[in-house]
Amino acid sequence: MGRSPCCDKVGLKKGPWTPEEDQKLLAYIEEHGHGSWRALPTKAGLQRCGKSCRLRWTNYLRPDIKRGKFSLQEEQTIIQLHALLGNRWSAIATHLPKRTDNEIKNYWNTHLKKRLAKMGIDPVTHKAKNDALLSNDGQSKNAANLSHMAQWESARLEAEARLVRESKLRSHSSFQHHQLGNASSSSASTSVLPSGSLDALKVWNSGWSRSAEGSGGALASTGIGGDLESPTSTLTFSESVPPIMTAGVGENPMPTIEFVGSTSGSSEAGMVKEEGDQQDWKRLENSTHLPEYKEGMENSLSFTSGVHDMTMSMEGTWTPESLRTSGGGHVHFGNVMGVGEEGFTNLLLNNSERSLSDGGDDSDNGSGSGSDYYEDNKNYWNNILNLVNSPPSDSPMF
DNA sequence: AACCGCTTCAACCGCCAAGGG
DNA sequence: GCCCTTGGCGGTTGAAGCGGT
Repeated sequence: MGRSPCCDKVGLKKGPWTPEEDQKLLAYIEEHGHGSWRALPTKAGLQRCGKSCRLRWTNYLRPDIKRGKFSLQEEQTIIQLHALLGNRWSAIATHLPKRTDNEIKNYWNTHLKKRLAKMGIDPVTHKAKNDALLSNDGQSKNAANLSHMAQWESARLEAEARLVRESKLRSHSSFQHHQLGNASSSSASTSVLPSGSLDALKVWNSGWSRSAEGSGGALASTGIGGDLESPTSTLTFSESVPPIMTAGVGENPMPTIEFVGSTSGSSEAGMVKEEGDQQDWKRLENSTHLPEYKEGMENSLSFTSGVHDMTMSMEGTWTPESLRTSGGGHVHFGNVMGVGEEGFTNLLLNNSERSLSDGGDDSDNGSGSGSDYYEDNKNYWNNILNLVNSPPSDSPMF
């Protein structure tokens, strides 16, 4: 609730840390752990507030921090994840082991953002600033879709954040002895979040790619190569895969999921239908209520926005294994997520070797046919999947 | 050498959510 | 249910560093 008094107290030092202070903090934490951050400074003999100590530790002193220049792979990771997650640096940081959210945030603000802007890409939306880059006849429809997508994305991120929080709690309290499979060697948060994220991305990716392959539905949503209509899409999982990025490592029942997404017709109502013995339905008035799903429903969630009505049901158990394996999953997304959602960054990334390295002004690199655009987006998500799929040791970036 | 402008990044600020009394 | 504390997050700041003139 209220703001913590923190460093307002007189006598507490602010500003850069001295080596002596670092040493004190390091020594104390190594011996006792940090425990209560508020109490730590006194115990460690530091004239700092607990918040300052925590920050110093997490952003600088922690032993598992990699410092120095970001590799090209890391840059790509950041850009891709930023396109997906927005300014959620802590979430992005979980995919970049040994990098802190603060470091990533700084790097984004001082390097990547500028580079994207220079290339004519809006660093916020990851779309070309110039809509002419998209196909001309799809332009107006695409513009109309942007608001859908923004709404969807906003709701998705909220739900995702909530799921992550809840899953963290579950994983912490109930699954200490659960097998972790190829558990990451990094921090607890990295061992949890990426798995969920990975599968969400898989779902996402295979979803739009399948629908694109099948009927052009995803493409249609952008107005590229089709109209706004798309067939009803169904998402069914034979294995447990959370449809939303989540750190779900818990007893979340979810043997099957069915998405029945539809934006066809005048209503453009997309609906994700859940099925199962804990079937429940919930409708919300606004997509921003997406996270408001009930605990009792455990893993079903739904929302109604102006354009999409969505319910997700997850039955069965969310285990680390199931979260990692979406094999056999049968996934269909309709144009709930259109190709346009991914924006323009894919084009950048496909040229990243050149673009990112030389920081050149490639403001015209977005031109291309619809099929190229489709391929670009497909590659874009494949990139993300490959990236988050790879355990840190396998990843080229680490 | 001195000045200036730009960039970088560690650290701080303010807000929020969760938990506990 | 209310209030307070705590930890965490994202946005912002400002000192230090760097390059150009």
